[in-house]
Amino acid sequence: MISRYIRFVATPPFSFRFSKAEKLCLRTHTEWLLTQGQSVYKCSSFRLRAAWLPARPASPPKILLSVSKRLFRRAHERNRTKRVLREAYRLHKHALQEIAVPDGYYLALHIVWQGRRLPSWDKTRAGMALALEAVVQQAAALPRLPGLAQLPPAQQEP
RNA sequence: UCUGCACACCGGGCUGCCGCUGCGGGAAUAAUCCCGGAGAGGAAAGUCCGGACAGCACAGGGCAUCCUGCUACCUAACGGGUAGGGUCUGCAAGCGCGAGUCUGCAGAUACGGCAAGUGCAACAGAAAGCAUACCGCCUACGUGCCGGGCAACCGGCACCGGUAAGGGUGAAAUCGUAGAGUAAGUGCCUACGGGUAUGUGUGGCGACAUACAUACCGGGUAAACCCCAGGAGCUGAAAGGCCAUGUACACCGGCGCCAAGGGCUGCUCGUCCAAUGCCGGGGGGUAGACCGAUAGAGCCCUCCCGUGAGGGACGGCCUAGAUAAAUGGCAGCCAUGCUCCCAAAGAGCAUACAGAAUCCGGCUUACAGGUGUGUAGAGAGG
RNA sequence: CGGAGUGUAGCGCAGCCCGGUAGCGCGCUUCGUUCGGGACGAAGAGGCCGGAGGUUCGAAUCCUCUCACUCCGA
Repeated sequence: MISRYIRFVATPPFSFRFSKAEKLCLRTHTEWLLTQGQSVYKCSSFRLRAAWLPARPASPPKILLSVSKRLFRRAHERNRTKRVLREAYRLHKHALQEIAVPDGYYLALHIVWQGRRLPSWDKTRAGMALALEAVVQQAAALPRLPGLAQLPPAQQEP
């Protein structure tokens, strides 16, 4: 099971694909990440929070994008922001290959847009590179969720 | 050619690379991969109305609440639309001494009822709703006093009064203009004009229009309560249905080692029960998956009917279906607009409003720029 | 997706139902009091009631549209 993830990481021509498996969809995992995730990177336009979440079948890193309705009233502005962030992640996620993944966990990232203006492509892309670099450096120290309090119901992965 | 108005439509394009979500085909146990083709709007928005659809409720009638309100038609339905009627406003021309009237054009119109009841109207003003009299006008009728006169009577003042023409207040003051009449005046009377109600005739499906006759002329406000007529059962896809791993559990069946407990029995054996353990069945049901959910009051062309909104017929087409939520990014070229520039070339910047969430029909609101048709006006040429 | 509500002086709120004068507290300004400040006393300024249109003689109030904000429903 671990070998599947390793193969995913190590496939020689590294894939720039971004499938649904790389999006965080489970409600319970989302709540754990929001409440107990550790803040890793901050800049003026966005911040990033990360944690390890349990995975029975091994999983690639998953991300969750947030853009507040307070910042952008119009739906097309929020869509635009999330698309830029996702595209920046897609082109830089290969940096996460270097991280040693604990057995039975996967890396979950939460990226929150905080700027008042629509993102510019060049700045966002540079910021994403720095942010993922910070994740690589702090990966070993990230919390493993859920904590002991919420642990018991053992199964999470459908 | 320019400008305005109405209606209809478009609202960036092409190429390459890297990606995303369904669908079809292929490979594979599966994860997944490859190929092909598809992938936001006219408003997807606001959620202001109306339906479809779904669940629940439902003998019949009434009350309450809410909504609608000229007429006919369209429609699945509507508070929407079309056509028409009335009213009001503005402009122009004509008629009339005047009040007004008539015609044309343009625009607006939530447009049942204040001749059922209740309420309201600040300030100003005499008075704002069972009437009343500030300034003004008058002193005819009646009384008193004074003056003049032989007298009849005349003049003046006061009282009792008359009046609602004029002034003034106001958004609004008891139909308007002119005349007769009068002490002065008044729809008191007459003529003309305006309006209301009733009846009859004519035209129209109808709203209503028009003619004649009779009676009459002390308001406004219902987007005030209210009355009248018509309509609405309630709740909304988080509706509703279906499948269901794991954990825990109601219940059922089977098996069972050691030890402890209770009953048959005071003790022992035996047996039964309970508890615990294991295995199997099993229901509700959490996370989650699927259906609902994308072929429809559908779109396009042509023809016919209708003033029109719309309706009908033949033929053709398949045109997003996501769900922590796809429809994107980069590069180049072109197009358009703005700025720099006398201009051209060139350069730079920008590319409207805005993102499907069950689906339709409307309304309202936002929108750079552009195209076509019709129509009105102006100018130029033939 | 479906509902409910609020915009009034610098701030927090009345007034709206049932139309006519826009008010309260804190704050602000000036003066007095004090050696000075605070507290206290006296006087005063500050609003076209979120925006647009309509009904009405007259709209913060009634009706329609619109903008912003808040809350509720798994």
